[in-house]
Amino acid sequence: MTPRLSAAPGRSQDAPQHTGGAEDCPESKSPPLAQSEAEEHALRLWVILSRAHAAIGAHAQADAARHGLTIAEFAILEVLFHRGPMLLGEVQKRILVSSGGITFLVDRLAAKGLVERRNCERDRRARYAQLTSTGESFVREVFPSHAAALTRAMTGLSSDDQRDAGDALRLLGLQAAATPLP
Amino acid sequence: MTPRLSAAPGRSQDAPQHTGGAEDCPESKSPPLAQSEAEEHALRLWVILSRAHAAIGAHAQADAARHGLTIAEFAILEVLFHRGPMLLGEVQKRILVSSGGITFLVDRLAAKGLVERRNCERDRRARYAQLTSTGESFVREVFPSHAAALTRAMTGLSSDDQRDAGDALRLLGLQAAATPLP
DNA sequence: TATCTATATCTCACTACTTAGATATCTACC
DNA sequence: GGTAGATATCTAAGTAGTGAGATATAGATA
Repeated sequence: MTPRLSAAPGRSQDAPQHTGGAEDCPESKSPPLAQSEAEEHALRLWVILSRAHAAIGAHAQADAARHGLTIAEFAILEVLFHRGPMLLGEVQKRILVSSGGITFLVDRLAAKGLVERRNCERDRRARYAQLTSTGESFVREVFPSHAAALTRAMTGLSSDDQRDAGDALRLLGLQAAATPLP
Repeated sequence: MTPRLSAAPGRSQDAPQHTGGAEDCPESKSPPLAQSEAEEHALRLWVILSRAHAAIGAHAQADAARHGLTIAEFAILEVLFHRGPMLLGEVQKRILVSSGGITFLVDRLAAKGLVERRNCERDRRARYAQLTSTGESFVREVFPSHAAALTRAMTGLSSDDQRDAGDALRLLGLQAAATPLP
């Protein structure tokens, strides 16, 4: 799913199997395009954030796939389970997909019999999504292993460090979302 | 770009425009599917990580799009600029796309005249990707504004806090990548 | 040498979305 | 009450990738 920037220092997670690399294709490594320390930290964090997200996401995806779901579908089921029926637009903002995307995803979950639409009496443009009883048992059945998979994927940090990292990332995300795009 | 799980507490970044929500569609909010504190922290971090990644990624994407590139293309240009010519497989692992993806992306960058393939003399299966001179000037021209955009997106944390968060996320990502998928 | 396995790249059908725009309805104000 | 503009969802077409498998080559072993 998910593309990301290149790393600056520290190759780490890939084993170079052709030790030697590019030396026999003699070309100039350009000098790093100058940055302030602030820019270096920001670029580094973007790379690391992307890799962490991809690495954790792979676990979430693998677990969702075991049940024939995408991460986005799984997220919808989970939010409906924990918060109850919800307007499509609310779900959309919560799981961060496009307006077309939420229609499409709810269609697919409805076809699987896990979710259904319900009209909203107050606003005839709007629809609620809600779990069917099948959907609810399904979540009850698969959620524990999903939580366990994510917990296992995150053993790189202690539970307390996860909380701290979460606090920082929350600020980061909120500010980024509030900053106008270029 | 990137789908993600639902949030548990704290709605924050979405303004509920239909204040009231689901009360008129009376259905049970299920009790939270029991978790240890470790699981709660892990699930919370996954949601926050996804949101932060999406929020920052939107800035990276908007900047790349100004130049007619995707984030993945931009990442390839950047890695080739900073590290010099590189085997396709090495680039692939670095920017985290599939093997088919790297072929496709390099094709597209080649069609734009920014990158070219070169045979590797030691291994005739392999190819190097390297920037053309056009590609190199291009990176030199657009990289500064890209770095600035990301730096601006990350003002939610001080530069030092970014470093700390980066250190934590690096551990998280490495451990997750080293953990076998279910 | 002959063979077996691992690796590097490529091909191509497919998927999970996104984007732009259409439609229906709502809210506010004249 | 009528009209203008904002919203909620849906539709259709398009896209950036993925995944499985094909091909060519390398390296190791008998």
